[in-house]
Amino acid sequence: MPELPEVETTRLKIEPYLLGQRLLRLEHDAPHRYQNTHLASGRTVTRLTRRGKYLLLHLQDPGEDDLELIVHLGMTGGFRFAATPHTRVTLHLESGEPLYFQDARRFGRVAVVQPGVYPGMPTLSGMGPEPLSGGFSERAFVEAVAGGGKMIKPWLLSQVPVAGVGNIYADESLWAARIHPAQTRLKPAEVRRLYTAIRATMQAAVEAGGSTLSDGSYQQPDGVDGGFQTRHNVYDRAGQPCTRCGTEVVKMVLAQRGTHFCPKCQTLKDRL
DNA sequence: ACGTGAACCTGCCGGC
DNA sequence: TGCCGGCAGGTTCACG
Repeated sequence: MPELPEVETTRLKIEPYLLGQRLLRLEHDAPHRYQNTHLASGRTVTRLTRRGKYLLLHLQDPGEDDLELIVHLGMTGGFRFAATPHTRVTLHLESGEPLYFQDARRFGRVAVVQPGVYPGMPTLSGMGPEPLSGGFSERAFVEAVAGGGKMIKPWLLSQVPVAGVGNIYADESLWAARIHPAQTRLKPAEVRRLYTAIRATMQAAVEAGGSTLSDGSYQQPDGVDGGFQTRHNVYDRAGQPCTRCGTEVVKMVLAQRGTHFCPKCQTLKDRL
């Protein structure tokens, strides 16, 4: 499910449910996946923020040091206002109305940590700038990406040059910028196109409430579908015409991820 | 240093 | 109808 737009949509939807609420108890039966959750008991949620694909619940308790409840949705995780067959964690709230974390594949993770201290989470520790924030500068992005010897799509998926880009939005952004996913040594002009494409794609996807694929596995906490899937130009469109030039969209495997692109708009440039 | 592949998990879909 | 392989939005780690 979850890349930046889906996580941000989730954050916006559950924020009114959680803000100012006291967490009574987090109920689950997998302590290795949901770590130190007992530390959250009795604490109040003062802020709900997002870093890349991670949700951060800021927890306070008078007289105690602040804590952070980290949630990563994995591939299939999501919050629900009603229990489902794949409920893995139940957040019991003082309001009496629980919030449910469901996750069919169990790749999602929850952990309570000291604020800003992310042991065993190198991706969160090294998270790049938020693409929709003022702190995401074109100049710095060009510096981080242009001329590098790494293939651009895996580099985007690393979360280092920019936060929150996953498989769907990497493919969509590279299509918009007309860059082949396996391209290395990008020119500054190409990186500037990619910068603009990432911001525009993420912004539009957040406004649409994220992408719900044909398997329906991602839905908003109230069960509503996202709306961005109808505007995908390449993702999950192999064999269909490129919306820009009509050439059939191709699917290949890159860094073990399904990768969709237009072979005419996005050609691999030989740059040794 | 970098790229690759496997591992972690479950469910669904298409092919036979 | 039913079984089986393949595939899925992510992250981490072990190898060469």
